[in-house]
Amino acid sequence: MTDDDFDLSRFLPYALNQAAEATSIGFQGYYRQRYGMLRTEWRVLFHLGRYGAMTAKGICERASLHKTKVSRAVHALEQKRFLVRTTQERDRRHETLSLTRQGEGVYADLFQAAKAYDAKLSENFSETEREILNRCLEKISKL
Amino acid sequence: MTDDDFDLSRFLPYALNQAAEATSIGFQGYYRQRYGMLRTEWRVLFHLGRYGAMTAKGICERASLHKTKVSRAVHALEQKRFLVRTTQERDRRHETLSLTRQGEGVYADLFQAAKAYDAKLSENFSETEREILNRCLEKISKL
DNA sequence: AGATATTAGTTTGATTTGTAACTAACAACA
DNA sequence: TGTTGTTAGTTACAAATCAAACTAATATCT
Repeated sequence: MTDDDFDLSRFLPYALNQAAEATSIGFQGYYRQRYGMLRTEWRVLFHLGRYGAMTAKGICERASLHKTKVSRAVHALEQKRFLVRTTQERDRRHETLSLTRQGEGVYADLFQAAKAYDAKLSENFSETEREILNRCLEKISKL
Repeated sequence: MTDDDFDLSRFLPYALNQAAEATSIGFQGYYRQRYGMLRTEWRVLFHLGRYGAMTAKGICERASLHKTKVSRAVHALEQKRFLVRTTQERDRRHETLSLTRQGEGVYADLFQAAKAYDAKLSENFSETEREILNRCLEKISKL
């Protein structure tokens, strides 16, 4: 590749970041306006809704989020009454996080919205493109 | 698609964001440690190095960056003596930004580093994958 | 000319994030 | 039992971001 061909739009970190921002906007608007949630909050909620009750540590690992971020998101979701904490008797350092009835409702709504949003985005691609895109992104995330 | 298939890792905004973060880390380390630069500063520098002198507005448009971000990055790069401003006589609201000799040097170094980094990332993909990935990301960015 | 609207860029204050130090509970081992 | 180490989670302070208000220069319209 000559220098002339190498453009920001072909630089993977840049291209990925631009694409990530472009796709985030739409969905972000949804959970922000509707539930006053931040991105990390949505991710934490999603993990609890999708995989069931777990500790903050568990969420950190699954979601590759730093513990301070999770700590703050959990606090915010607790304020909103979307989740509750239960200290484990066996080891009182651990607290199990679980969604409240209300939290489940919000999760269900956001889950549907996410699916719909994703489907809409997918309209722009062929089956093959979408598959390869997914595969590439997965590979990259594991680097 | 059933609900069981829909996972965060298949939700495009999430997958893109994870991939973007994963690839950013390596390169970010380079310009941070070496030149104490922030991401926006690197982008502004790149635009000036790649496309020649232009106004802050021009950079905003090309890079889809908000003007306050650009304003701060320009200030920081000016402090570092990587660029200078020249107020245009025709319209004194505009200022032309151009790289200094030193700025050109830094750009050249970062440009090479970016190319090398990108080449290394590309090793993980076939020609086809890389082409499709690029095409998809470009499409998404224009949505 | 004078009033009003735009435009380029900066500043400010509130929100968000990142880093590192901290607390509390438990474990391991002398 | 006491000392040292580790782990889960929080807090505090600095750095970065965002939105909105602001300044200064120019354009437009009467």
